[in-house]
Amino acid sequence: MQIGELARSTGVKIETIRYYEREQLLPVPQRTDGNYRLYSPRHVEQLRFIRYCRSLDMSLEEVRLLIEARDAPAGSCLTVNALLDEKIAEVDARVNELHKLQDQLRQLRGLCQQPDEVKTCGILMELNRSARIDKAQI
Amino acid sequence: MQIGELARSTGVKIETIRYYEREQLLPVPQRTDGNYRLYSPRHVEQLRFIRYCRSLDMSLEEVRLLIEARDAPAGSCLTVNALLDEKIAEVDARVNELHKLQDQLRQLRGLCQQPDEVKTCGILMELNRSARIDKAQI
DNA sequence: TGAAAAGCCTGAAGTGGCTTCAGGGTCAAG
DNA sequence: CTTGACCCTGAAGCCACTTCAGGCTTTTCA
Repeated sequence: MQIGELARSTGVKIETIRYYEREQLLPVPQRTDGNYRLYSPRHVEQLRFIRYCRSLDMSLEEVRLLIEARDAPAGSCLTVNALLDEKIAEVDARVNELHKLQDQLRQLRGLCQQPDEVKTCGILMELNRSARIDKAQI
Repeated sequence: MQIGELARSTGVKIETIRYYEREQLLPVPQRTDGNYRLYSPRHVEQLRFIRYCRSLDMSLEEVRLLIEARDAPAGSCLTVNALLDEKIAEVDARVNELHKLQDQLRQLRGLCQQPDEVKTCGILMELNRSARIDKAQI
C-alpha cells in the first residue's frame, strides 16, 4: 500500500503521515525500487491509533507514551491511568474557563444590539473600561 | 516609564511587550540616549486592552481589528459585532466538543480501576479497539 | 513511442503566540 | 572601578502540522 492509499483510507494527509514517520510515531516503512513508501496493515492500525488518541486531545508526546505502554509485554498500566486522570483534569479546567468566557462574551455582545457608531458603541466602551480597570487580572 | 516597569505594572513579560511592538500592536515608543524604550500612559492602556482581548480568547489579528475599529473616528461597529458573534459561536462549538471529550475520557478511565497488567488493561484494549473501528471518524 | 498527468520524493520554511538563548551595551550604587 | 540590575538585538525553539520549491517515478492515453 502506497502513501496515497494509506492517506485515503485513514483520512490523514500525506504530509502528516510523513511527519509522524519523522517523529518516530510510525515505524519506518519499506520502499519500492522507485523509493516510494510501502505500508502494511500494521501501519494502518498504528496510524488510526495515533489519530484516535489525537481526537482525545492527547499530545504526540502522550501518544508516544501510550504506544510504549501498549507495546510493553507485561508492564503495569499505572502510566496509562495517570495520563488519563491528568487529561480529564485538564479538560475539566478548560471547560470551566470556557464557560466563564461564554458569559463574558455574551454580556459584552449584549451591549450593542443595533449597529451604532463606534464612538457610542457599548462593546468598545466596555472593552476600554475593562482594560483600564484591568479586569483580566482578577 | 521603562519596559521593566511597564511589565511589572501590567503583568506582561518584557519579551512579550517587545513582541507586540514587532507585531505593530503597540506604537513604537521613544528611546533614551542609551537606547532604552520609554513608555507613556497611552502604552499602558493599549497593552491592557490587548491583554484583556487575549483573555477573551481573541487572536492578535482580531485584536488588531478591534484596535482599528476603536481608533476609527466615526466608523460603524458592525465589524465589532460580527467579530464577537463569531467568537461566541466558536467558543460554544469548542465547549460542545470538550463535553463529548469529557464523556469519552471518563468512560475510558472507568475501564481500569485498579492498576493491572498492560496486557489485560481495559483502557489500552479499548484504545486499540476504537482505533480499529475508527470511532474517531464518526 | 512519447508526452502529459498523477503520484511520489526531499529539505526547508511558515503558522501563532509567544519563550528562550547568546552575546552584548547602559547605568546607578558601593 | 567594578558589581549587579537593567536593557538591547537577532536568532532559534516550541507544537502539530502545512506549505512550498524543485525534482523523480509511474501510469495513461493519443
